[in-house]
Amino acid sequence: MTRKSAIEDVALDLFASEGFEAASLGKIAEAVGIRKPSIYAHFRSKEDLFLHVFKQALRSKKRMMLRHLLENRDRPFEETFLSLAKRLMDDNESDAQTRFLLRMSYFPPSSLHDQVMELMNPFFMQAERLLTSLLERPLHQTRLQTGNAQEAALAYITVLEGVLAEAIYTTRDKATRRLEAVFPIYCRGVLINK
Amino acid sequence: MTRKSAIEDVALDLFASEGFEAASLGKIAEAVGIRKPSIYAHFRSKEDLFLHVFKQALRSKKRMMLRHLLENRDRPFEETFLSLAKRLMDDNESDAQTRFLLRMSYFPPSSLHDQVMELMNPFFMQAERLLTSLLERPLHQTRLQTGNAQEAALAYITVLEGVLAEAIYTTRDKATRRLEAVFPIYCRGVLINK
DNA sequence: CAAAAACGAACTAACGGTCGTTAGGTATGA
DNA sequence: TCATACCTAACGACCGTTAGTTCGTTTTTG
Repeated sequence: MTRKSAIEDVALDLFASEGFEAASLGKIAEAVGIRKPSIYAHFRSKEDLFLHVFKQALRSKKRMMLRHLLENRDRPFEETFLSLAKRLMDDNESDAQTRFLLRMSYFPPSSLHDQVMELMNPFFMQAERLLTSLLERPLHQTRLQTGNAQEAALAYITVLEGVLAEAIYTTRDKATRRLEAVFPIYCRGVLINK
Repeated sequence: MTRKSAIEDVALDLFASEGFEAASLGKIAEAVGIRKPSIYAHFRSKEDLFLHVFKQALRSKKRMMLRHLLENRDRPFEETFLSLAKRLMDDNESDAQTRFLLRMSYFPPSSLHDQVMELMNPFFMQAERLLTSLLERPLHQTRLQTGNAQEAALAYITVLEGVLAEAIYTTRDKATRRLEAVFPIYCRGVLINK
């Protein structure tokens, strides 16, 4: 691993756990094992470092979700949705990248608010499109109550964020409790009666 | 309005829009129209000011939700739930108190993390109990699919937070879209088939 | 040897917070 | 009634610290 990517990793971690303002370049440098000015050999400013890390995290998360949906596209969509939610919840505990993205998309550094939003918007729109087109495949659409794939997709995203919100400010266990309460209700609301 | 409550109002606003670290006492004082040291005539420290504002906001929000549920307890619970969600969404645009609470319960200042959580936990537990006991009234319970009031309540909270999450980082319009997608699905998942 | 990377020192700006002082109101008491 | 004492709120000046950043120099490396 190069020095540069070591800086990025540490920065991601500290941004995720302490927020942009509280994660100082001094702390980042110390955790990497270099001095503060050395960071400027690789990044023009703190904001530059942040945007670099943010874009990278977004790209990686996009890839992960795309792969998950593609690999499971022939299984019943409830299973795919449930396993995706569980996976994101696990990641929120184990993977700083997910914590970072959730925190920074909710509350970006105020000076970078607009730039961050311009990156996040396409992400959400693509996620919605992706889920919708999955649900529109004949295999799945015929099992949908109203046949309205887009609303089912949007509702899933909403439920997912409600569960992840709980995962953020308490523990995975409590979030799991929520997931187990809400998911059967979601399925019953979306699937055709048997 | 007294000076002290003016300081609290401005602090709430800045904490909500910029976060704890970025909302400096200098900015707060300037917005009030006083000098920084004058704040210390009313509060012992920045953390003291924060906790003061936080407790006040929490109390006020608790009262609001309690009143809403009591006033509507004889109407169909779907209507009550929907209007409560809309009201909280509106508040998130117009009322800094709601934005403040959402932001600070997700990501409290790290030095106050434990104290904030000890205040938030009872709030959520009480909300869950309150919703559950509402749903357990015969009038409503007989209309529930599984009869499990607690899971229906928890699912509602989850859905609500998913909608509010969208309201935080985009606009009320987009959050409304989510609410309109997810709420019918929630109702169908929870109500007995007609 | 040249380019890249790292560093020590130091800069400016801003932070939260303290200190001594002042202005204005109020209660006291002879 | 007037002088006194007291209190609160506000303030200017300033403290120590830390932030992000720059610069000139040294070290490392290809």
